[in-house]
This record gives sequence, structure tokens and C-alpha cells, in this order.
Amino acid sequence: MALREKPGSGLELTRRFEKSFGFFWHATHQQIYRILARMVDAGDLTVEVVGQAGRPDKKVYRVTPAGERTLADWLATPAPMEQFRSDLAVKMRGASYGDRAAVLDVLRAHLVDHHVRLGHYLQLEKEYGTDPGSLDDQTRDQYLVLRGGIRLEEFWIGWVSDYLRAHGDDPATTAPAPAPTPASSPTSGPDDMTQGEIR
Amino acid sequence: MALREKPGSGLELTRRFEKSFGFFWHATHQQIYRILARMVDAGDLTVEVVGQAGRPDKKVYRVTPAGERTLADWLATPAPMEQFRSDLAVKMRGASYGDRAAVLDVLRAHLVDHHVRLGHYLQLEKEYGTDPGSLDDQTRDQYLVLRGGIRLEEFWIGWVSDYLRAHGDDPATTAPAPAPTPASSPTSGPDDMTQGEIR
DNA sequence: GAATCCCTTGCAACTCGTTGCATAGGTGTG
DNA sequence: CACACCTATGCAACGAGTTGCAAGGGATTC
Repeated sequence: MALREKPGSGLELTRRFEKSFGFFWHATHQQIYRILARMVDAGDLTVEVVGQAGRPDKKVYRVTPAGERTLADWLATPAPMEQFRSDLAVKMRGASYGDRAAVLDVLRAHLVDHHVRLGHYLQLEKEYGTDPGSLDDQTRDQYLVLRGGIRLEEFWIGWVSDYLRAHGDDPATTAPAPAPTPASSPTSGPDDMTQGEIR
Repeated sequence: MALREKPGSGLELTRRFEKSFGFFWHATHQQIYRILARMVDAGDLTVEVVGQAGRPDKKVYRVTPAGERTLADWLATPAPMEQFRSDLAVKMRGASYGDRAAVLDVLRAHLVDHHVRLGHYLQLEKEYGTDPGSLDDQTRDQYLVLRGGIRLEEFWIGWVSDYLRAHGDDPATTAPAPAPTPASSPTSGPDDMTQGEIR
């Protein structure tokens, strides 16, 4: 996978993944392990078991030339448009079949979540300095993806604010998060919870 | 499900679903059938087999009072934030591990797709008239969800345009779709293709 | 008249992803 | 010392969703 260009073990990768890909792709260690195993089968990776002092052994994975080719191919492959799918949209759409006030509550909660995230992302954005044009290619890509995250949060905030407003609610009371986390917050970030029921 | 408030059969629902939910939730007839069966088990729906002249029998599903309660409960249930997940983001992020020009091509293709969709949605938006405030609750919800679709397309267009621009590409050449489909296009709409490889 | 398509329902098999649990040694806390 | 926790890997089971295929009759087309 695009980030495995630096070798590492399953858990390491999981964490690296979470940290750098976190907000636009989440994966559990389980998934990573399984995919890693599959990729070894396919010849895209090699494994090397490394013993560690005072710790369980770990398996260090490395990308093979074939793997690099696979990756390059994948990158050049046109992907079909992504299917947007959202419980929240369903709730907005179907609000009149239930307690509208309750739905608005749910939306308001989401709104603050998105504000929090946005604040977090904006914080991260600062770390790229004032002139993104001066960054090297890889870092610029990172920056641009982060910009996407920011735009995404703005999209959500705009949308549900619209909805709330149209239903006589004042989204401004769900204030634009005042002071975000001081510098870098270790515990914060894209906190994911378990999935809810669907339909 | 939020739309099954009007009775109908599996295939009918599938089509209704596609038409009204289409762009923010896609479901195949298979899924619908299975979920329908499950909901009958759960007591949220009743079935009635209806014979038709010159056609296979169909099963008409209806929501029970218990089903309405289930739905209302679901609507009021706070859902955890949705996990954004995007191949495209991965490609942008990892473009330097492959042929960047090819990635830009992929992005350009997406850009036109999103422009097309946006055009389509804007067309639909017109049908709601000039004063959305005057709509009844249900129709307004429909309208507001459509607004979300529009915002979503704008998000995508903004994002990938940013990316292209940052990499010396001029997104304007991927022009803002000139003349959209004349009035209502039967064959167009959220056209979905099969999924591509992941990671 | 034959071929083809549509309608309706459904089965089987698969992928992707999640959750819960197990193992097995090492470290830190009360 | 016991308990909880971290690291590291992994199994088993499940749920959601997709694809391919089937059956059986009606309608359309050549």
C-alpha cells in the first residue's frame, strides 16, 4: 500500500497508517495483518522475522520490485467514482417519519464534532508553514490531502448548518469551536467509535 | 427504512430507492430482498403476495406499527461520525510512488465526472422552485439533501482542482460542464460501475 | 416462430471490514 | 506478589455489500 514504501511490522504499520492516513482511511490491525499476508502471497512483499530483546518477535515487511510495480499500476488505474453513503443523509431525508427535534439534536451533535475536527486539521495545517508551494512533492501531497480533510469538514458543517437553519435552528449556537487543543494533542485526533445500526 | 413508508414490492423499492436515495445510498435488489426478509422476521414489516396478470407474483411489503417505532428510534439515535474513505485520497497522497502524470489523468477524469454530476444536481435543484422556504417539510428535506449532494460535488471539484493546480495543471481546461442534459435525462443519473481494487 | 429482453424473486459465493478472543513474554503499579 | 497493561501476532465469527447465476412466464422484435 502507498505507505508501505518504508518497511515495518504489522503493528507499526497499523499505527503509522492511523497517524498519517487516519482521517481518510481507517484500518484495524486485523485487516493490516490479513492484507499483509495476502500481499506476501502475491509476491508484492517479503517478510523477515526479527527477534527483539524483551519483546515478541516481529515480522518486518518490505516491498519487492514487483510490489512497486503493482503499486504504480494501481496509482495509474482510473477508479470509478466513489459512492457516497451516509446515515446522516438518510436521517435528514426521513426526519418527518420520527421526532424531528431528536433528529436536530443528532445533527447538532455532529456539527460540533465536525467543528472539533476542523479545528484540529487547521492546527495541523499550520505546521506546513505559510508557503505550501515551497514544499517537496511528497510533503506537498500530504498537505494537499490535509486540505481535502479541511474542505470535507467545511462541507459537512455547511450542509448540516443549512439543514438546521432551514428548520428554524440556529447553528451559530453550536459555535465555531473557540480555542482548539494547545499545539499537539496526543489523545485527540480522528476518534472512531463503533459503527451503528444501518437502515 | 426511511422510505418504505409507502408500501411496495422488492424490485419497486429497489428502483424507488435508486431514484430518490440514489446519490447518497446505493443498494442492489439483492440487498433489498435480504433486508426486507430480515425486517419481516423482526416484525417491522408484513408481506402480502399479490398475483399479477401476465407477470410473476410480487410481494408487497408494508410497515407495521412496530416498524414505525423502530424507525423513529433509529432516527433519534445519535450515530458515530462517519468514516471518510477514499481511494482517490490515497492516490493523491501516494502519487510520488508512481507515475504522477498518470495520477493527474485519473484526477482530471474524476473532475469531469463531478462536474457532470454537479450539473445534473443543479438541474434537479431548479425543480424545487425559487423559494425553498415555502416547501412542506418532507419536500424541504428532499431539497436539503439534494443541497448536500451539490455541496459534496463542490467539495470534490474544489479539492481535486486544488491538487491539480498545485501540480502545475490547469483545472479550468477540464471546464465547468457547458450544457447539462436537456431537462430530465432518463438514462443519466448516478451511474455506478463496479468497484476497483483497493490498496 | 425464434431469439431476446424484462419482471420478480431468490441462492451461492465472494470481498471487505469489524469485534471478540487467545497467546505469550515483558513492564509498571499498588 | 498480583493485577493490569503493552507489544505482537493471529483465529473465528459475523455483518454489509457485491457479483453471477437461476427460474419461469410475458412482451417485444426480427
